[in-house]
Amino acid sequence: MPAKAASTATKRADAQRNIAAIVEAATVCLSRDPSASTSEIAKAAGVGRVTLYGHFPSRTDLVDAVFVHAIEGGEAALGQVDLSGDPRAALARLIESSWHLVDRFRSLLIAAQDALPPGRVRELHADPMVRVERLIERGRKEGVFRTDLPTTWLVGTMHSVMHGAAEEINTGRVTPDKAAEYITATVLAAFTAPGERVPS
Amino acid sequence: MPAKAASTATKRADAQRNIAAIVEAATVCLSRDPSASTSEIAKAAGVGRVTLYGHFPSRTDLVDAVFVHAIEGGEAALGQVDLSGDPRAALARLIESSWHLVDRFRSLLIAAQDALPPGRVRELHADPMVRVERLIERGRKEGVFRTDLPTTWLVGTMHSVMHGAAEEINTGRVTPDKAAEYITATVLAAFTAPGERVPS
DNA sequence: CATAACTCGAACAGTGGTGTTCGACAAGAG
DNA sequence: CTCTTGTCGAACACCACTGTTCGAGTTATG
Repeated sequence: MPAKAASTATKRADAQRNIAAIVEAATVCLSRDPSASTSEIAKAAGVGRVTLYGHFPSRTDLVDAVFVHAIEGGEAALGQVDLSGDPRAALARLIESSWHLVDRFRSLLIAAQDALPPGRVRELHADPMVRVERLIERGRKEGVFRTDLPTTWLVGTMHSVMHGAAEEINTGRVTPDKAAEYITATVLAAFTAPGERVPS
Repeated sequence: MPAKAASTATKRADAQRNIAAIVEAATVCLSRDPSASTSEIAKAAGVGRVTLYGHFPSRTDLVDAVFVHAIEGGEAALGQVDLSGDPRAALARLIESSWHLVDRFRSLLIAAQDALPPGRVRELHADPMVRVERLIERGRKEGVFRTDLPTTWLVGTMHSVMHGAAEEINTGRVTPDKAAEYITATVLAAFTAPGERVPS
């Protein structure tokens, strides 16, 4: 069981404050530059590099902790979304919320991908995935989403389109405010079964 | 004008052979590991590291050359594809061919992205992009592709879905032989205008 | 075959990161 | 108030990689 380097138990108050500051600073730094160094992060956290290593055995453990923290925050936000009612409307709502998270944590994901052991990223994505999967399954049962492709593929499609949108924004070809609308329109069409009409 | 390190003019025969071997080996190595070192590549090419640096001033120039070479090959393959007739059928054919290229050169793209100066990758992608763009434009004029989203967005969507498929294969959730079929089904639906029926 | 072009290994300098050690100092907990 | 816990900066060892230099050997080419 990796990470969990910062157990909050029996830690002095200032230590806990520093740990929080480090994780927060790391989130910012790694979002700007996925290969940000420990020096950079420590400086941004207003802390000595030694202190950082005092709390996180290695850079890898730090990145893991940061990623876990981000996922937890995201999960909390996604938990608020109302997934009942018309599956298409629910999906639109879910995309709206997910998109903001993807947009914010995109670079952090890259950092995680080349700092963490293979499979770890996917492992931590499991919970958010399930939420999407369940909604899609329900939509299929109710006959509004296509069933000629695997559910996992549809999940992946939504994922891909969102990350693609982030890329488009980076190059300035799409404005952030239009993104959610485009993604929704694209995914809803992509989820429509052959022979059926694409919803507007 | 960067790269073009290997001008074939007035080069000795064995030098040309070595340059070719290096580019080929680099393609393989960088496809396996986007951060492969020059030592690794030289060894794989059956050549001394010094020789490599004799032909390519820096690692960056080598990566550039490799990427250019790959793009040229891809362009040649894509040039063979028949883009006339029903835009949907033409798109399916184009996807089929593009997909193989994306699948093969996926990791190489990553290598290029973090070794080459920003914008260079996009610059070299311009030609392949135009091909897709023109087909989509034609499809829109003929009323089979949606016009409620920008053309560049649709191009990006196709791109995203293909790269997403590569990812799915890496994790073993999709078999390579099914991929093209899934991509085509997804993209054709995504390109359908609201209110219209998704083609089968 | 003679010469210019090329190759090669080893060794070097430089860079930029990681993780550790040391000793002095500060701050929270009991 | 005391003592454990934590902090800090500087310095260190280490590693992997890039790019260069040297001198001796090899190969195409005219």
